[in-house]
Amino acid sequence: MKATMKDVAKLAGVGVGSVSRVINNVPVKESTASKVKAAIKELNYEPDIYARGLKTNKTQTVALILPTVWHPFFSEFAYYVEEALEEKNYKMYLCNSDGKSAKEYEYIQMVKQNKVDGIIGITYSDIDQYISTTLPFVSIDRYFTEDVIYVTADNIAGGKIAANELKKRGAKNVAFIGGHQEIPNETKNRRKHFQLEAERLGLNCAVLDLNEPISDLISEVEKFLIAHPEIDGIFTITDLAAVDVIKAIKKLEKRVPEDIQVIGFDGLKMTLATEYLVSTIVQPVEEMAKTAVALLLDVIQGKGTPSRTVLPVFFAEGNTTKNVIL
Amino acid sequence: MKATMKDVAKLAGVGVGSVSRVINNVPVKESTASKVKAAIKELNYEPDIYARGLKTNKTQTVALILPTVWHPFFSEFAYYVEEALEEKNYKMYLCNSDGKSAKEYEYIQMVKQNKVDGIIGITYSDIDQYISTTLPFVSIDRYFTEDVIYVTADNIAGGKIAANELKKRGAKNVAFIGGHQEIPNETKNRRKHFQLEAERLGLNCAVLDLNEPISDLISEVEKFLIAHPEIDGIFTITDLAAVDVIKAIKKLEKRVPEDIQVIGFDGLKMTLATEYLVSTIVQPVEEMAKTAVALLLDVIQGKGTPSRTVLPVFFAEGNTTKNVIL
DNA sequence: CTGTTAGCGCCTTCAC
DNA sequence: GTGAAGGCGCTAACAG
Repeated sequence: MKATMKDVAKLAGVGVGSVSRVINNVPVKESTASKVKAAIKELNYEPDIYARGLKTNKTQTVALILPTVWHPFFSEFAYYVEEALEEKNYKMYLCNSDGKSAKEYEYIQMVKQNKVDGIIGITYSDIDQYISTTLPFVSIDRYFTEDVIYVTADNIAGGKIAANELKKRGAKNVAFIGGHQEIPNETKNRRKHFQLEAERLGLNCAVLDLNEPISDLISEVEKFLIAHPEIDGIFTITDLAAVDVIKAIKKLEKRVPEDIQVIGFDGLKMTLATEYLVSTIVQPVEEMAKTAVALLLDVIQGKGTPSRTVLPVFFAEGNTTKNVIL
Repeated sequence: MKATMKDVAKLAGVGVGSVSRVINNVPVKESTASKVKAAIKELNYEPDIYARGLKTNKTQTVALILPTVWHPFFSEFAYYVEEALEEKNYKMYLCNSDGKSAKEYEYIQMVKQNKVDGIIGITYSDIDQYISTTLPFVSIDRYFTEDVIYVTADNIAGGKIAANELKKRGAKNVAFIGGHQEIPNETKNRRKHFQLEAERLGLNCAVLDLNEPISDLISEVEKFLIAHPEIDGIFTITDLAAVDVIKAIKKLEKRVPEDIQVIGFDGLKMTLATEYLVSTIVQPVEEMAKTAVALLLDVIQGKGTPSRTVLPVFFAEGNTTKNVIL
């Protein structure tokens, strides 16, 4: 049977109040403290989180909502969020929403049920109506109409950097390839500012921006590349898109990076120990996770926080761009 | 202020008992039910999970412990575990143990704290002492000395299949490349039965089985391949190891699969939508996850369950083996 | 069927 | 500094 506080008190020959004080590090006389501790150990006692929560209304628990953890970007993010949370003695629920707002809503309800203290969400569905400023919520990569806190990588700079790196490596006719959704989110800036910067640099810039979900990116890209045989540098909206683009390029019997250079976005690695998939604009995932956690915990504790955090990205050379001697 | 059950009862003009019944789907008169529902909606009421848990001692929550979710195999597993749990209306805590038994222990304590009802664990550290038969625990890929429930893929068959597929594709001199740890676990069978089967099939079989953690697999493999230039087929302990082996092969200016064919183990995909990394023995991850969840929930509900579940694996052709015309 | 009531295990005043 | 007692919000048992 599970030991309760009363059992501990009885065994230690003290009142339950003292036991509670010991557990919560409230000063007690040394002699009673040691008696209580001995009793706790003997009974192998653990405080019941529910009874405690009923009084304190705190859970030390946060939910992370993302489309699917089965994706290197999200799993890396989840990894670092959990790590940051652990450091603050919080636990993390993981929710794979698959983009379904019903499931996202279910988790949002959990803060009202006292099951979690707050939420970090990478959500691309339409849950604006449920997100209020009173809800401890930190959004990643997506801004809401209301002033919901969010953190994002610097997608604007990312687009610019990609254009510059391509030019630096001798590309003359570049292209952006990607997809987009209805929901406004930060990733759209990747395309916009790549285009702007390419023009500014005097590069020709073609665009293939499909509507998501995309059924067959590879063959779309093939058609696009046949229509634009001059292209020698491509920036894709994500690293995974880059992988598909590369397949399309190889189908057309062109080489990467000799004929066409490719830069992706995300900085995907399959695991901590592996290399970047492609040359890429790296999002500072660990820092994004840490920042999101810090902001959320601030909100939970009622501290005011800035509502917008943009973290810097950087270019990482993979084997899909030419080496450049500086 | 948050609405409580009493508020709902008052507004609906009924007793708290009726409210409780409505919430828990216990039959009530239609008229009261509708009054209660209306009041719930009006007050935007949500039951407090803590107060309920205090009575029921149930959390509808399970913890998943794995080394790191930032790895395609584990993230796929986590994805399916969460999916199976969601179906049963359970929530999932995610714990990245990084192999540290302290953290694993912390989560195991959570069942005593009433924070979770049970645990699914992929653990390679030495936590045997904390795992008792009274703890609702399902182990993946690892067996404990006590009769702890576990589910695993059929590693024995996997090793055999790999040997057969290599032979079928004309390999004569095969090798196993992998690493191993102190802790006894199912993966050791991959090597053992590959070797056995290779011998039975009359293939020469070399072995490179390093002690984990492995610092530089690629150069170790290079040395190994130089010492064994006759090798034309390799079975690796994991797909990720296969990736490194392939890099080593390319460094030696040999081709995959023309000169050396490679078969990995795991059936890794970066995401649901991408392809297998290499030719591989696929673990039935989804089924493993579902089985683990089903077993765990059975234990939580006090039902007896078999203690050992072995799920079948199968070979999937990637681009690191030759095509075979049947 | 339904209202009332006694706890669930803990924290927190409150007198002592 | 400490023991006793009330109550957090809910469920379940009981009496009507």
